Amino acid sequence: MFSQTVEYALRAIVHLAKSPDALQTTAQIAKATQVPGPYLSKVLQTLTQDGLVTVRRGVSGGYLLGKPPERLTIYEVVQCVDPIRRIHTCPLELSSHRKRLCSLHKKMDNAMEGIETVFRNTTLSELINSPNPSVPLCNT
Amino acid sequence: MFSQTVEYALRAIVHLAKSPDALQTTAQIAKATQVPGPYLSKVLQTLTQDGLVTVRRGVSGGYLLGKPPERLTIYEVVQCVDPIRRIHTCPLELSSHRKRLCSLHKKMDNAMEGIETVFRNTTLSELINSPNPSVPLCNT
DNA sequence: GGTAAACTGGATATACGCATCCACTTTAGT
DNA sequence: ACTAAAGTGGATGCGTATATCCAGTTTACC
Repeated sequence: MFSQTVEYALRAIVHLAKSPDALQTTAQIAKATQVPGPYLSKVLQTLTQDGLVTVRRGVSGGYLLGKPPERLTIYEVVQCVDPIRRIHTCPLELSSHRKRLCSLHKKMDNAMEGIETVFRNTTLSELINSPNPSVPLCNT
Repeated sequence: MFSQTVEYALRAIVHLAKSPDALQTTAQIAKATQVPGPYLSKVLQTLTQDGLVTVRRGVSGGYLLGKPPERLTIYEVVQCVDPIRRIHTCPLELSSHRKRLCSLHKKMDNAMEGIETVFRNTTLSELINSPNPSVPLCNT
């Protein structure tokens, strides 16, 4: 359903959100999130391109969250690394369905709209400050 | 988001549901649904294994819907060919998250639960009899 | 300014989803 | 029984997501 890359990106972002002001190296993030280091570095590059994380290169460099966790949604993260593609036009390209999807594709798009809504309304701040006793990425 | 295989399977099922009592050959379904014939035949095999479609082999054979469209949901079709996997256990295998997912994975699972609910509550009958002027698979 | 820490970009390897092909089996109709 | 229509099962090809590796660049610190 959700790609491995999405899972990894979200873990990384959550980890960064937990220590908003401390630079984290790829190795540190990889260890905390159990994501393969070399692949994580690619994912972080993608997140950097959209400004979701900020990078400082060189010695004692690392990554920081690119914007305050209250204003960063998991929707942005997902769209950055592996976008949810809503169904806007008929996959069969039936001309008469251009303006109005048929019931099948409308239903499929509804389902995706639901996900989109959940993700748009979920900020990193909300995840971090959840009263849930299970702390993300953390074996308490 | 949804795999190509899911899209193909749903098209095929919808096509069969539109003519509940007429055997349809792979070639006929392929044409109507714009799905590559050889691949469709694999998808139909999978659907057959779960009894979602019924097959008659040999001359003048073909496929039929395996159960009445009022009792066939698109959830069954999706689960047959490319199952939605809910998050039941912590992807990081953190022992303390076993009983209770953290906020991140809970949210992701919520999103999938939403899809599951939509699909569980959508029957083929509902899709076929929709008042929607765009008829599935049909350029009216 | 030299050095080591750390990210970058490109090349490469691997697995799986999508797609095709063909020899085989089943079956209706003659 | 023979034949042709039609599905079955297995082998194969191809592209992309996942994952790794390394040479190059940037930068803090001495």
